This record gives sequence, C-alpha cells and structure tokens, in this order.
Amino acid sequence: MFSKSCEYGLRAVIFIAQQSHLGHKASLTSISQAVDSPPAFTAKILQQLAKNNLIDSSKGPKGGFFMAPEAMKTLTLEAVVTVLDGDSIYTNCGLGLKQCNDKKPCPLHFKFVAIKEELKAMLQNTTLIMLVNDMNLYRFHLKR
Amino acid sequence: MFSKSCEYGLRAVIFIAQQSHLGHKASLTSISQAVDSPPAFTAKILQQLAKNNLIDSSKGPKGGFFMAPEAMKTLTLEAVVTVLDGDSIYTNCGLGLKQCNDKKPCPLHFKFVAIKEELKAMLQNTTLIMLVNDMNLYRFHLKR
DNA sequence: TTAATAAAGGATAAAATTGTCCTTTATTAA
DNA sequence: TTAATAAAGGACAATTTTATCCTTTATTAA
Repeated sequence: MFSKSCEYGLRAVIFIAQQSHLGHKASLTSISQAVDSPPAFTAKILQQLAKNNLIDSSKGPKGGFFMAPEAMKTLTLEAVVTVLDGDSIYTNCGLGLKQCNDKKPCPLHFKFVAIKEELKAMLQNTTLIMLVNDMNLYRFHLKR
Repeated sequence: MFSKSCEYGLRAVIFIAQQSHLGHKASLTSISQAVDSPPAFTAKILQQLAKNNLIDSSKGPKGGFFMAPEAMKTLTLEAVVTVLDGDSIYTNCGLGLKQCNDKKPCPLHFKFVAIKEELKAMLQNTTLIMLVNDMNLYRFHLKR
C-alpha cells in the first residue's frame, strides 16, 4: 500500500505528535527506537517532512523533532502520505494506465474510484491530534 | 497499490479472457501489444499464472494463452492478485507492523480494516467473465 | 570560546523490482 | 521428418527503493 518510507514516516510522525503533546522534543534515536525503524533511513524521511514544514526540527543539545500544538490539529495523515509517496495512491489507475478517468476508463476504473476515495477521505479526516487522543484512551502500538 | 507485475498481469488476463471468449488464443506478442507491456517481462508473468493454473497455455504454431469458458466464470481478480502480489494488500498493516490485529492494533488498524475488506471483496466478487461482458457493453481500455 | 550534542546533507551500498536476451522444449503443418 | 512457431526457462542487466556512513552546520551550556 505505502512505501517503507511512508510507513516509517507515518509511525514517526505519530510518535513525534505524542511526545510533543507531552511537551517533549523527540530525538532521531528515540524515534527510531519507538517505531522500530532504521535510524539513518528515518533521518532522511524526517528531513523531508521538516523541509516541507509538516514537522519542526532544531539542532544541537535539547534539539530534536517536534510539532506545535496548532500544527497537530491541522496536520493530516494525507499530508504526510502526499509528501512521502505523492498522490499516486489516490489518483493512479489500479491497472497502471497513464490515462484512466471517467471518460476513458479501464475496466476496473469505476470499481476502484470508490475505494480510493474512501482511503483518501480517511487520511484527510484523520489529524495527528486525533491519533494522540486515541492513544491516550486505548493501547495502540507503533512497533513490531 | 499493485506491483508492475500485477498491473501487467491483470491487464493481460483481461485481454486473454476477452480473446478466449471470442474463441481465440492470444500470443505473447498480441497480448503485450494489446495491453502495452514489455513482452519479455510479460512472458514471465504469464508463465507464473499458467503454472498456477489461472490460465492455460500451449506451445507451437497456433499456440498461445487462453482460458476455458468455465474458468472464466470462476477466476476472480483476487486470485490473480494473490498469485502475483500475495495477500499482503489485504492482510498487511498499513503502517508496516509485522503484528497488527484487533488484539494488538496500530493506531490506524481499525480505520484500515474496512478499506482493505472492501478492496478484497471487490476483487473477490469480480470474475473475468463479468469484465468481458462489461467490455462488450462499454468502451473500456487496457492500454495507456 | 570551546566541547558536546543533534539535525542536515552528500556519497555510497545493498536489496528488490523491473526488464532483456538467449537457449530449450513442445507443437504444428507441410 | 523437417522447418517454423510459440511458450518455458535460465542468466543477466537496469532501475528503484531501501539503507548506511561520514562530514558539515547549527545550537546549547559550561
């Protein structure tokens, strides 16, 4: 479904949101341990997210990755996925046709549209603060 | 969503079904032209499908790939996807956790379950004969 | 102002996926 | 029985994705 980059990125962002909600910055080391992802590879992913302003970062001692409380309310999973994997999951043809739409559809076009819309809606409607709140109510996991 | 192998494979199988419904065998050359896929690569995919008995093949002049009318009624897209990509799309965790289920879920587990079930149902409920019939009623495309 | 800390960034490396080429095997028809 | 045809199969090549390592830059606190 998603690339490894995107899987690690989503897990990392959720962890960062959780920590930020507690008033803590998260270091690369703490993140890759918390979500069980390769540190150096995770660093690249976090760089990308920071460059696109989905998360904040600061260098030096007491530095790390974090999110403003405001950002947590507006940042959606869809934004994270779009930065890391592009919008191909929502927009691309299920059979891989370059041009596939209502006017010129593949045989599965109309069957896929509904599913892809649902996926997109789910990701668009889920903000990081929602997940942080969920995780305070229930035991959810970010590793293994 | 699907691998290239699976995209090509699905397109090829649909074309083969279409041709078989007309009483024709489809050669590798005709298939890769009809669905715009790399011939040698497509050959490997068709080999896999034939070895798993999703399609039939015969060598020599007048040979090619084909499906029995019976098979067309029972073969589903899900079977094709499972042979080429495995069941990871339906079963794997959206965040890439090795163990993610109702008892030990990731934060997105319950949100993903519905979507993955819908995708699986769609593929399971779509037989090749259905698509062949659809394509006789409406102009659907298998290339570009 | 220096030492320590931590992210940013560049250069590679490993692995997986995608893709090609060539030989072998089976089948058909002349 | 031979020549032509077409899939099967093996070996290899290119590309993309995943992953690592090392240097640079910024920040903090002593």
